[in-house]
Amino acid sequence: MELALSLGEAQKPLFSFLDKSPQQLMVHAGGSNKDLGFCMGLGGGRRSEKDHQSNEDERRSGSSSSDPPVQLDLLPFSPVPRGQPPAQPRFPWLAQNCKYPLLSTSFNSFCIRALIRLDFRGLFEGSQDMVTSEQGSFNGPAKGLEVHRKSLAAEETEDGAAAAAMSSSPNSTASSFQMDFAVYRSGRNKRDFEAGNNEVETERASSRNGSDEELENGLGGRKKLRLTKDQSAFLEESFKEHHTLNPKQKLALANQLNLRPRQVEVWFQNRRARTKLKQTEVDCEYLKRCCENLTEENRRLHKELQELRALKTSQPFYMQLPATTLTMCPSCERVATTTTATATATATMAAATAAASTTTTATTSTTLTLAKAGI
DNA sequence: GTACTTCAACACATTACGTCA
DNA sequence: GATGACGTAATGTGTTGAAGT
Repeated sequence: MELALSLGEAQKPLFSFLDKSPQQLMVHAGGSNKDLGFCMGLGGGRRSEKDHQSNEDERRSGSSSSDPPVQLDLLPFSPVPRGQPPAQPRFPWLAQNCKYPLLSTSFNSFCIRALIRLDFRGLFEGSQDMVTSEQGSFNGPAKGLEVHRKSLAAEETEDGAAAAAMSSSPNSTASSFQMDFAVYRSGRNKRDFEAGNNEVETERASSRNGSDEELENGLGGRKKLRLTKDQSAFLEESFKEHHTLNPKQKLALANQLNLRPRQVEVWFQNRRARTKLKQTEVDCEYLKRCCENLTEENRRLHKELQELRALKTSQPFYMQLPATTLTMCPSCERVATTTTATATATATMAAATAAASTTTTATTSTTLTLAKAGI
């Protein structure tokens, strides 16, 4: 009797994630049957070393396109990044025509404390527009800030030299404001900002992304950009070529598509996530089918075992007939001698039992694995 | 050489917005 | 027009490896 249980080539991973440091689980048939096994693997899911390496290599090659960190010189004595000479204020509107009341007027502790507790994302979406709009001119505050400006208008007139006063008052709350300003700049990821991943200069390269639409959001949430078909198609094409981008590629794509580098980066991150999700679904389907097949096989073998047991009990004398049978081991190709039919039947039954228990174990393992995978 | 810190990039989970039925 | 489902851009957080100290 032959028993074959094949679930794929052992040397070839069953699933795509098996080529990434698989932790294989081998389920062997009972006894010494080494070539009967069910092989499953769970990958760590991290990116491949190759991918990472290539990325790192490109990074090391000095092609870091990360834009220089933006320094928010709200105060004359604000700290300057290491190794950089004290720069010109990057926000000329702060030092010159301080139209912006929140930054130029009295800045009394009340409004500072109130605003610090707000979500500054909307606020600095607006301020970003101010900085990077044409010729760096000041465009004006967002709507929400406009309201604030009006409420402070009277105070502004009374306290015209507020900015100067503020900056000359180191013990004022202005310093804490400065800190919070930095942290929530533009609603961008705090760590991106801290890491200097700033694209303010290219922020408004796309006219679609800036402008009044965004200002209309005021202090509210983020404005979600919908990529055009062409942009998506182009990104898809480059994703087919490589799933990760080095800084140069990112910048080139961003320029080509009139997007911010950060947007390109995010698109690739999300795209990778979608790809992985899809692959996981495929793998789950495959595992489900494996599980079903194993269950069916297990059922069949159990049935066969029962039939053999029934045969044994119904024909006890036949089994005791002396006979010599030559059998060849399929794996080692050695001839073995079995003296009685009983022995043959017993061996057959033992094999069937072992196989049945094997498939039971394999099925159980598969079920456990599927359960772990949340299926 | 080793321990520690910093940085950049990533995965992953989640949120929030735009679109469509 | 309101609403819920869905796709996806954007954000927040934790991890990792390389480089610097």
